[in-house]
Amino acid sequence: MKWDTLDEEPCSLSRTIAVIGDRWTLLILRECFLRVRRFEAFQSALQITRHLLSERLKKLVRFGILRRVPYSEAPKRYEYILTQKGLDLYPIIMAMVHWGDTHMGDERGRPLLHEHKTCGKQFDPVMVCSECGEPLHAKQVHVHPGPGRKEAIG
Amino acid sequence: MKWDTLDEEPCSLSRTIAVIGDRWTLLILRECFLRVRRFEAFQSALQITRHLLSERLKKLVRFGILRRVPYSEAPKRYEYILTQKGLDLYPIIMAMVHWGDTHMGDERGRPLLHEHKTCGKQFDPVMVCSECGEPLHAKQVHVHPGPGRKEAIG
DNA sequence: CTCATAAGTCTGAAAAAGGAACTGACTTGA
DNA sequence: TCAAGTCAGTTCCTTTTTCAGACTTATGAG
Repeated sequence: MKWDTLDEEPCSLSRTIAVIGDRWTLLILRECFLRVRRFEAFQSALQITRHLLSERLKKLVRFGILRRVPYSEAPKRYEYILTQKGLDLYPIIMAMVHWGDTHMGDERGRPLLHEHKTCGKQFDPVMVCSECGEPLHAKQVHVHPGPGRKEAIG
Repeated sequence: MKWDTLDEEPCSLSRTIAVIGDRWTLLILRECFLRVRRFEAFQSALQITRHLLSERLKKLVRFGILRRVPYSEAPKRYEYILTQKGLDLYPIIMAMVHWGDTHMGDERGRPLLHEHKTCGKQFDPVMVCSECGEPLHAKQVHVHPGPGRKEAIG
């Protein structure tokens, strides 16, 4: 597998994997959604080596997930902020959190609860069909080739 | 980071990452949802080395995502079938596909289209709040510690 | 007997990750 | 003004994973 051109595959899942398909990147994104923005903060939260953190942040900036914004001129210092493209990863993260809550939980209960500010309630994320609004299940979905070629789930 | 105990972290995202947080595993799951079930079929579809495929399938079986079911007694041959726990990963895969469609597309258009058998229409997956049914956005969600401890997105 | 198929295992080389010290441009406090 | 601290990285070396491809075991077909 040529991982360096995975983002050009005719499969949307491969293209997504090219960007967020590794453990450190996902953990970095978790911190981003928890409003962590600075190099030192990521490093101490995750205990990732500085080398890898530096490389992963560059990659996320290159793919337009994060913006590198100066917050101090002298000395030059930057922080990393989610772009809209990055914010749009939220459903992926939430789907993963929800699966973990459901299938990997232990007797201690959920680590975090989520409150929807809009309605004020504690909620779970549910994936529904954009057309009929019903919850989606794998077996109710039929795939067929789109204009960007056939094969693969997406 | 001790990746081997990631599934015991007090964070549902970490626990999910422990299971599906690598590129090959996600691609193997893609094939599972496309109804691929046998060792040789995975291998030729993905061009993954047999060694890694073997290891990843074992891991998915160990975590209860796949079941190893005999389909021939002599010689003994097995196929790998998604369990309910595995089928429940569908929203994660679909969320990734949808993000790829939206943000990593090219001029050729989508590689695959999805039809919801229930309503008969071509659809996109949408993540909504289980309580009010409104689409979820990162900024409308407030997290607070649950019984299984604080910190981390989930 | 020989070839083909399926599901793996083994091995040596290449790539990625890990650990820890180092750099450079400041700021703060004594 | 001198030492110590902060922040955002970079460099270097070791250990672990991954990769590519050959080998194995069991069996059926011709």
